[in-house]
Amino acid sequence: MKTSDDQILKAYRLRSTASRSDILRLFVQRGYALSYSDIEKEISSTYDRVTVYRTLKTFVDKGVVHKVLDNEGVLKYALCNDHCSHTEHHHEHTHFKCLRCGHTECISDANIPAVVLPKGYQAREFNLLIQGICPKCE
Amino acid sequence: MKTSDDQILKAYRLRSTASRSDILRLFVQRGYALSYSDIEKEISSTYDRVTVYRTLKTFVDKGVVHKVLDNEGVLKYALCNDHCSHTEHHHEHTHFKCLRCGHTECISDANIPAVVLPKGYQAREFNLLIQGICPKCE
DNA sequence: GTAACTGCAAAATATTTGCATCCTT
DNA sequence: AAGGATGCAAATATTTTGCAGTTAC
Repeated sequence: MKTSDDQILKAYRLRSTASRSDILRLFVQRGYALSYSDIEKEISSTYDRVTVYRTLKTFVDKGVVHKVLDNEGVLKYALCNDHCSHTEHHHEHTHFKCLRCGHTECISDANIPAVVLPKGYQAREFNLLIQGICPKCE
Repeated sequence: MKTSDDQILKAYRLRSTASRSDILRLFVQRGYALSYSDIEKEISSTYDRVTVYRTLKTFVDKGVVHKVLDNEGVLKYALCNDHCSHTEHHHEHTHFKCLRCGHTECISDANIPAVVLPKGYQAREFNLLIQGICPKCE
C-alpha cells in the first residue's frame, strides 16, 4: 500500500520501508518537532531503538527533517518544509516553542530582520528560537 | 588565596570551593561557551565528573552561567554578562558561533529587531544563534 | 557546629557499532 | 542479484543518584 509518506520517501530517493513510513507519518500527523524519545515512546515496541536512531540520521542527512534546538538543550527534529528542503540555500530558520504545551514548530514565514553585529563578525546563517504562547494554548 | 573568581562566587552567594573557582576561571579565561566535555577535558583529572556536572547545574540555577545551544544540538554554557545576570527580565539572547574555530560567544549588544509572527502567536523570549566567521578567524 | 560540597560507586540513560539476516529496487 | 535496511547483542558515552566523609562559613 502506497501512502503519501511513501511519496515523500521516494521524492528524497529513500527506500520505502515500514519504519521510515511510520516515523515519517508521525511527523506529519503531529505537525511539531519531535525528539528521539518522543518517537521512541510511540514506536519502540514496533521498531528497534537502533533503527529509530538510524532512520533519524538518514532523514537529517537527506534533508527530510532538520534539527531543532529546544530551549532546554533537547535536540528535536522537524519536517522540512518547502523553504528548507531540496536546497541548501536557506540561511535562516525560525522556530516557535509554546511555553504551555511545549510543542515546537517551524515558522517559515517569519523573516528575521537584519541584526546589527559588532564589527568584524560576518553572519552566514540565522537560527531563531522564539518562546511564547501558541494560538492553540492562548 | 582569594581570586577574582571568588569574588564572583561571593556575589552569587555561592560557597567558594576549589572546583567552582577552577571551573569559573576556565570560563573567564576562554571567553566563549564551553560544553561539559570541554570542561571535563581540562579538569576531569582534578575533579570528579559528578562534581563538574553538579557545579554546572549550580551555576545555571544561580545565574552564573546560562545555557547556550549549539547548532549541532550540543549544550554549552556561557558566563552571564551584565545583561543577563541578576535579573530574570532579559528576554533575548544572541549567540554567535564561528564556523571556523567553532567557538560560541554571547553577543550582548546585538539587539534582535521585531519579528513578525503569524497571527495568534505571542512571543515572550528570543534566542538567536548566528553562525558565521568571527573577527579572529577572518 | 551545621549545612553544603565532594568523591566514589553504581545505577540509569542515551547513543553507537558490528554483524548476520532480510527486504526494496 | 545486490546494495541497503533492520534487529540483536554488546560496547561506549552521558548523566544522575545515594551515601559517607570533608569543608566553608
